[in-house]
Amino acid sequence: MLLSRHLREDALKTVTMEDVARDAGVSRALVSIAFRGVSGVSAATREKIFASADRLGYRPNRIAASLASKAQDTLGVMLQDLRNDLFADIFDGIRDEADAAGKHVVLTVGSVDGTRDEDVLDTLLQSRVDTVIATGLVLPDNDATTFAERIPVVSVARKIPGVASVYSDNVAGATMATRHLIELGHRRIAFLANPQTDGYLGRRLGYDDTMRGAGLTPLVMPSSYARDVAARDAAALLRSADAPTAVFAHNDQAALGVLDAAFSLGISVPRELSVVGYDNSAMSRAPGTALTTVDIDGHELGRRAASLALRQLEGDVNASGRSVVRIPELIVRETTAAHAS
Amino acid sequence: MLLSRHLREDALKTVTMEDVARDAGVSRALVSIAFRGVSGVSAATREKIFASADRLGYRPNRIAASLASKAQDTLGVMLQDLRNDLFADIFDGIRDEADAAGKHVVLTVGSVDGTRDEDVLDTLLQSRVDTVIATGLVLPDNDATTFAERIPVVSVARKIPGVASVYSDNVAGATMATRHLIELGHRRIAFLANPQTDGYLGRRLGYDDTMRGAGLTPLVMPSSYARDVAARDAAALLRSADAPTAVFAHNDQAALGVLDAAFSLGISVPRELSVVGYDNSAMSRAPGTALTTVDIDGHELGRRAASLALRQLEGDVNASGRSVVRIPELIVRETTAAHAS
DNA sequence: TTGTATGCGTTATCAT
DNA sequence: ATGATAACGCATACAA
Repeated sequence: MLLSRHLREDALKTVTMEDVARDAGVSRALVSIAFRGVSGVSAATREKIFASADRLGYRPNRIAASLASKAQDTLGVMLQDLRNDLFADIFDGIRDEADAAGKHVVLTVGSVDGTRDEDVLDTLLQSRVDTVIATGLVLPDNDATTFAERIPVVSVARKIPGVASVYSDNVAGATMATRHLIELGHRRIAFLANPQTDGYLGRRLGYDDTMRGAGLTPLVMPSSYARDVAARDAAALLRSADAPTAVFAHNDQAALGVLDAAFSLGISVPRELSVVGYDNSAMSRAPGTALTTVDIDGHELGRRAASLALRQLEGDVNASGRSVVRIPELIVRETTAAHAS
Repeated sequence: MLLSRHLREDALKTVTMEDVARDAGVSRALVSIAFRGVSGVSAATREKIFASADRLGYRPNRIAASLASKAQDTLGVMLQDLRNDLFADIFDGIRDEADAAGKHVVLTVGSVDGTRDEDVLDTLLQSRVDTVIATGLVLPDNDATTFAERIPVVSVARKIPGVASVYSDNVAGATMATRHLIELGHRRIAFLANPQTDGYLGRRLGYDDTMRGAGLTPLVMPSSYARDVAARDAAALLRSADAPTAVFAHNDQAALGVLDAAFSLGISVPRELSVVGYDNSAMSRAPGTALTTVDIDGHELGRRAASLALRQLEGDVNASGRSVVRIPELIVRETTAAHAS
């Protein structure tokens, strides 16, 4: 009992640079130099140091290092939601760049309704990350702008005035999607809308304008980012008196909800109903789903965002390069077909 | 130009406790006490301190705090994959418990092939988290056990000998699934297997034993956790000479891959092919998918894991309570039907 | 209640 | 190349 407790305490006692230095018979400074891989140690002592560190099981304390160092080497990343694989794509892109640049990543997760945005950003602030990459922020422009005054921020998938943003042209994408449905002969085309908060009005705008431009009446059904909620809302829409023959959803998650609703109601897609999503997420690409959607290339958005954040860290405050707009691409798959009128 | 640069530098200069103390006319210690919410400050000075902090825009430096403090208040979490929403469920469960206990969470992400496991765990070690909750670890038992000697670990969704584990009985779940198919009259039942690494043999075992117990021959197709890879492997299986009439996949992601393959090959589910998944992930629950699966209740697994990790932090090293096994439940939906022989 | 002083494990500057 | 030593921003034991 006494023995085992002793062993346990022994094993869990963290080894510090001091310990390594003592064991190797050198100063702490040399251990630090050796572990950072900078010049200033002879090959011989370096080996000696690594040997000691290895034997003692030393792991550098990143907390202490970042306190002592002025280096700007950690990116704070905020993902809106773990159930939308668009954010997985974006994260992969960020990680690719961060790894290549040797930067650390601190990851936090928000929520689809945005209620966690403030907390999560504050956590990043308290963790003293050097820059923040926020994907799918839901909070108002004002709050985001205020936050960006405290720390360099790159907003991904949403344009925020005055904040470096890497996004896809939502008006253009929504226009493509809507036009596609119109060209297929659809007239009653509904838009299953996301919460109409700051920064997410583009898709609705593109839809509205394209509908009006074609002499059609926009039919907007407010909904959410959550698939099950979208399914409920879509069901109500599809059961209504003059149900639409096509639904354009604000994102793939919601579009899948529309497919769920159609399935539940026995409505055949695309024969009786055409559905278009947005994001070209992994789920939309699945053969069994084959959702017609708008590709925004999440992976590339992530890469660009990280690269921009890195440039910001280097002190490149060139305002002209602060935003990246990408043109989305319509991906026609199996959920849209000509309307048989 | 000069002015703007000045402003910028000014705005980004981080405010410390020292600054707040000076502004409020008190000592650093009092500021610390006030911000930690412990007793030792008069209401009056506390207000004065908060006022100063507010005006200066002070945010506590968690890095410095955790260096100075001996408090055990941060959980390191590792999720295997961001594209499998089982891990989103588990994470939610962990977050619920962590929030309730006022603990911080440091999140890291691995990869389905396990190639990132070591790096990710090392990152957690270097970040000096006080305990690690690892979900869906892929590395060998030995490595996991070695790691657990350095820091308290709770393994979620995988049993690791000698390591606190919160998991679901995979043998039992696989037995239910296989028996379900047998009872539906299927005889040629294939198992689309996960990589047969340490800790993930239970589902295969349950399948094998149940098949043999019924006098049937196991048909195992090795595959991966990734949906698209599973789809490819399943397609090969379904195209073979005496293709199975039912496929039991090691998890929902893979099962969706099977559905993808069936769809691509024009095979009707469940009329011509029955499919069973595992996990009861959100995707499997979608009406349009309605996958028959085995529920392991990821959310609850996450809660239990966090709660166990918390107990470990409190020094409760009671070996008897170190593992939690839960009994899974078969959820019969629309992808399984009687085999018409 | 309030202030002083020391230490946490590093980095980095300055000697030697 | 190597070694003291002063920060880094905070927590905390202790004194006042």
